[in-house]
Amino acid sequence: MDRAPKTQRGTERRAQILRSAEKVIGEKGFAGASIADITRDAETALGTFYIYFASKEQVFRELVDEMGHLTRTVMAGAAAGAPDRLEAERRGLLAFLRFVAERPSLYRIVEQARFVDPEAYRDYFTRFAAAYRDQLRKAEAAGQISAGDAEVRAWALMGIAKNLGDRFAVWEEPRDLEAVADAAFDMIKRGLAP
Amino acid sequence: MDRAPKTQRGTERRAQILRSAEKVIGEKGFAGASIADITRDAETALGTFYIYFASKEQVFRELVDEMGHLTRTVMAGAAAGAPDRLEAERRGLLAFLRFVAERPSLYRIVEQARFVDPEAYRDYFTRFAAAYRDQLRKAEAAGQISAGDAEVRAWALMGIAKNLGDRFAVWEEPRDLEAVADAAFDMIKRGLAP
DNA sequence: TGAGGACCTGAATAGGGGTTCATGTTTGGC
DNA sequence: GCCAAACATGAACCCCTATTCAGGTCCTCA
Repeated sequence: MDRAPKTQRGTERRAQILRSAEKVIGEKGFAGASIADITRDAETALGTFYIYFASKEQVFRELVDEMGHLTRTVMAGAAAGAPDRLEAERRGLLAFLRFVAERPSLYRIVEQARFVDPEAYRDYFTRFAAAYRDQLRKAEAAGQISAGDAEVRAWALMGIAKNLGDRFAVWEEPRDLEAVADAAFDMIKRGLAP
Repeated sequence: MDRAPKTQRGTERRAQILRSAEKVIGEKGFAGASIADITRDAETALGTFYIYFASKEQVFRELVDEMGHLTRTVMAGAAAGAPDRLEAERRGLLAFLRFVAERPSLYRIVEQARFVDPEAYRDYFTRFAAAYRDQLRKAEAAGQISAGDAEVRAWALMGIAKNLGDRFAVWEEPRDLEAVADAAFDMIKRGLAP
């Protein structure tokens, strides 16, 4: 891309605008956030935005991608040392809730992609679901969980994580995320147990 | 409201515009749908919209409310004859998936409320969750399901329904909804069984 | 049948915001 | 120190659309 920064200064400015975009779009929504809002938050001039990003859509897409990378990293890290799939589920769920609580804006941005960039939204979740499904099939083959439709299960489990994230990590009235994850996992564990 | 129609003709026109709003906002999103798009679809003049609705937000809110009423009706009807909570879960899930497949626009509109009208969105799901939680507590007291955090379980189960609805009822590649509901219910049943 | 309320119309109003660009300013290498 | 490339600026351009309104048409009821 010919808009990539070529100096240290440019790199920092770009990052600064990206962070403000995350914050402002997360708070006010894609449609409600103007470029002026973003550059105001980033304490830079309006036109500077277009030095680093081709359009409002592009910065949005970049944020969705960032959320994808971060979530994959977080989930992989959480599941890394787990002895089996069920324990990986528990750790992954808790890690997801904590991540969402830390970066609510990124979470909200992904949810907006459903309308702003439907293709990106679909790709995002389809990619997760495919990996998830494969994990479940492996676990099933290893006898760690009962037999079942791995595709449906993957989407069901993702739905649990998403909705609990919404309610207990993004909305106010925050609860102890560990307690939430444990309560949900209790149900999941028995639902999947061999 | 002083915009309520007072004749048969007015009632019909209003309903016509409401249906077009559901269709167009569902397809193009709240921000992407213009009043002109809606009235064009309804085959009426632009200004007619404002005879029956005070603003774009108001028609949106009305659609969210409608989805609430319909969903409650559908779920209540589905669970009506169920012998116990688990069977009610299975029937409710299937009924929800079928309803979403029939009225994808209404489903998409509710999801947009997260950004268009956050308060309505919160109220919508909080109301469902409270009722759901109470059902689970009753079932727990009756020994129909195991003990557990009813609040978390309610949100987890709603998450399953939402995400499966998204994937298997709203997106393309439709699958047999009964098979999807059965596969998910198999996990839920064992997750909640006493 | 005709008066008045209900309803319909679409051009005009009013305002917002994405994007561009001409004009500076800063930086890094020589 | 000097210059070319990078970067910064914000007013201006241009398009879009929510909402209004003045001038009609339709329908009911007396």
